[in-house]
Amino acid sequence: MVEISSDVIRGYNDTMILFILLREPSYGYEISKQIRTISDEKYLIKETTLYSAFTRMEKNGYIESFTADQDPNGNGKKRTYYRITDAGREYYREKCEEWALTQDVIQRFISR
Amino acid sequence: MVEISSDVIRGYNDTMILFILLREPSYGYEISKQIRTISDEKYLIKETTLYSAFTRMEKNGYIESFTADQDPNGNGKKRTYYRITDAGREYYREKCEEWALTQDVIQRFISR
DNA sequence: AATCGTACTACGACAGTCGTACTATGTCTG
DNA sequence: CAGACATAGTACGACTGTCGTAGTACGATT
Repeated sequence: MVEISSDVIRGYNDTMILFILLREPSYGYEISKQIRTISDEKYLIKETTLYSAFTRMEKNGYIESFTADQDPNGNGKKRTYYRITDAGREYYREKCEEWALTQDVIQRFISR
Repeated sequence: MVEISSDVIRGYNDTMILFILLREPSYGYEISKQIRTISDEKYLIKETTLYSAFTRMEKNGYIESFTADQDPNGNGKKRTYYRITDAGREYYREKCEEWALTQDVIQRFISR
């Protein structure tokens, strides 16, 4: 079984999170489940990686947090949601371009 | 100008080096030039990254070093050459498989 | 009563990469 | 003939994204 190494993915966890947030604001647990689903169970982001990505990206201005009720009927329990900013959208676009280049380059060193 | 970030490439410098060494033994400066050429000048490996990769990979048994004359006429000047080992070839194959998987997964989070 | 799912936070370790700097020799150029 | 440039490295510490471990809290399920 081949596993995705943390070295490769490094820097692209942010991209995955932003991809989810492009559609609508979301929160940790939900984002984690979506990444698992979208990747066909091939990639599970670690909790610590996820939450430290939130902190970093909010500091960098790529996302904004706000709290909202877990239950729409509002029983007091809150969750921290994140929404992507314009800077985040721009950063995401750059990462997509970078990915195209990187993919192209690394591919030249891969034999199958 | 989009640049390849060190985060993405992380872990794949080793793969590039091994790819070069699959053909024949080589040494630092030459490998560095080949990586630049093969990547169409799109990627330049840093000297420190290159040489620390040698140290690490030799420790892991993926490559072996030996010294040889710079000049075939042997004027005394020596260079450190590296040759790939069987373990190195196996590691390279694994990285290629890993790359296929990683590429597939990340691609799902990229829009263009 | 205990387990599981949800929803986090804290903290320190790890490791590949990078920046900076330094050494040394040979060759090319003005 | 001096200075720049190419070759061929070594040394060392900083950076940072990721990971391992651990702990908290609450509701629902069994």
